[in-house]
Amino acid sequence: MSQQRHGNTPGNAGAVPAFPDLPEATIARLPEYLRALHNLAEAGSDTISSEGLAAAAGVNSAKLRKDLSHLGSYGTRGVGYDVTLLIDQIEYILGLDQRRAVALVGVGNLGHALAGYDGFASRGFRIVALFDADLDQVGKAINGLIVRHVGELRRAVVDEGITIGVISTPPNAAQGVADDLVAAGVTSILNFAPCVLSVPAGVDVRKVDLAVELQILSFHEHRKASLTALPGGRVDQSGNQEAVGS
Amino acid sequence: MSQQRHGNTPGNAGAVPAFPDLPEATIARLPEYLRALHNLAEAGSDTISSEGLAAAAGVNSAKLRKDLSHLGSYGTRGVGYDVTLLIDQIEYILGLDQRRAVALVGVGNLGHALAGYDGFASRGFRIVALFDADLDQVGKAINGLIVRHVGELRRAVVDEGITIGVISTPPNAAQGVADDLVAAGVTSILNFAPCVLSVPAGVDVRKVDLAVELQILSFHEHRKASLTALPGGRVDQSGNQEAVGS
DNA sequence: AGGCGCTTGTGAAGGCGTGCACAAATCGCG
DNA sequence: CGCGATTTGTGCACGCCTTCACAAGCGCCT
Ligand SMILES: NC(=O)c1ccc[n+]([C@@H]2O[C@H](COP(=O)([O-])OP(=O)(O)OC[C@H]3O[C@@H](n4cnc5c(N)ncnc54)[C@H](O)[C@@H]3O)[C@@H](O)[C@H]2O)c1
Ligand SMILES: NC(=O)c1ccc[n+]([C@@H]2O[C@H](COP(=O)([O-])OP(=O)(O)OC[C@H]3O[C@@H](n4cnc5c(N)ncnc54)[C@H](O)[C@@H]3O)[C@@H](O)[C@H]2O)c1
Repeated sequence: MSQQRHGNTPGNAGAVPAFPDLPEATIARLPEYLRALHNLAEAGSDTISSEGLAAAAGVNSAKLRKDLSHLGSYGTRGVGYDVTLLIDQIEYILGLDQRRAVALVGVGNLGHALAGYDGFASRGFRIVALFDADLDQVGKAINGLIVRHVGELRRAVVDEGITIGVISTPPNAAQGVADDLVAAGVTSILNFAPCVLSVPAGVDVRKVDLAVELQILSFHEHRKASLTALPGGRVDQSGNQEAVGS
Repeated sequence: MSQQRHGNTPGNAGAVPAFPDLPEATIARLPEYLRALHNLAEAGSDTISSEGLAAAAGVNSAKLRKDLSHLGSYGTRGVGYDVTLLIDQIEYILGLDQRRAVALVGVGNLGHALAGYDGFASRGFRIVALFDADLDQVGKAINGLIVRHVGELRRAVVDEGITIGVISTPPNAAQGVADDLVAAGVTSILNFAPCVLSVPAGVDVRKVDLAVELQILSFHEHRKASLTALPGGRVDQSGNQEAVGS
């Protein structure tokens, strides 16, 4: 609770010091820690040990401590980490203290599900604009938002301070949409279309390809099937997996 | 030039073809290569150089060559790779020569979109069964499939040879569903619920958390905002990219 | 046949990430 | 006030992954 000193809290919105140079692998895990911390906070925990938080996030405790150490020293030896303080710190680092405005392009099968998902709001994001090229879709309301035509994209991005764009169009339209988003000023793109996007330097793209995930699982199925002799072998995972203990 | 097993695995005994011991990072890229190869095949290419395929897949050419070298020598120096041969090889390694049966549990907002997606079929998968706990959903037809009650899960998994399960239920139900899937005999799970799953050894779990993807993008937004904007040329996409140069 | 240009396959080097193991720090208690 | 229990923060070693650079191999042209 009462803490000694912490350099740059969200409250300290003055001069941003040198941005901590976090390893990419650490950044990818921070959201998971954050989710676990929110669960703990709801459960009423004030503090949590690295061991406990690591278990909740499904990672090694040493890895977790090293990750958090990159943010600074926010733990107390012999006690653990202050849950709310850590939440604030991670949210600050992730830039979630300001709720980010997101535009979604392609309100089809998948886009519809994304637009109707209320789970983003609690994770720091607001989908503020929906776009589609299909005039039959334009004008429809989803979750209180009106689908607009892609032609209005640029103005909306500027007017509403949108920095993140989500692409859920067919792959052959994705590059064009990406170009439009970038031209409008978007500097981060989450792409659901199974294709490679080309963007200028300074623009970040992340891709989610569900078929790829299934194919990776398929590989492991194939591998497991070719090892019919099962002598109590242990199996590793790549992203997230856990072996049951007791 | 029919497919041949390459036998450089030491201590290999038995008639089962030796399964190559691929690096996990390589496995994660094979699906991307496969997609690029299918595009090339449709475009009429017979052969492709590592440089060309690398560009199509958004990776470094040296990395691609090393990845493919793990499968064996399927390229021809001075020429490149035979597109169809490579497709067959990668599909074999990924276990896609048999179309895998997939069960989807949780036919809500997201599950509905997944069930209605026809893109999985062309990537080696068949969604053969849909399940939900909500009796209002049970009995409905989606894309020609009837939604069944989760109680029928075990029998369906056995009867239809399902090895992969997709979880798109709310997070608080996900662990229970995972337990049911494992009990039924599923050995691979793709989890869309934002929570950590605990499964026995030998079961693979991959997690897709869309909010995490957005949060990672948010971090980079935050980082970019704390630096000076700088111009740059075009860059192509890769797994994890950040395109900022000085 | 021989040479030349092109491309693969790979050895080697460097960087990054992971996990162990332990010193340092803090708390509670007698 | 000191001591033991507990937990953080981190130095270090190791293994994986990436990238470079180049020899070996292949086809084509003369
Ligand atoms: N539905 C899924 O579960 C799923 C799963 C994995 C991947 N994907 C991928 O996600 C993307 C969307 O899938 P979907 O099933 O929603 O497809 P969809 O065809 O249902 O929807 C695509 C939408 O994009 C719109 N669109 C097309 N061109 C556009 C443009 N230039 N600008 C703006 N909007 C445009 C269309 O009007 C349509 O509404 C595809 O690339 C697909 O491969 C979908
Ligand atoms: N919709 C999205 O775009 C989106 C985005 C990111 C993450 N997610 C995650 O995906 C999951 C599903 O999201 P959603 O929006 O489709 O939710 P939803 O509430 O619309 O659908 C959940 C479905 O699961 C069913 N269900 C509940 N308990 C079940 C059980 N024990 N067994 C079988 N079925 C059960 C419900 O009846 C419902 O049909 C959630 O965990 C959500 O956090 C969704």
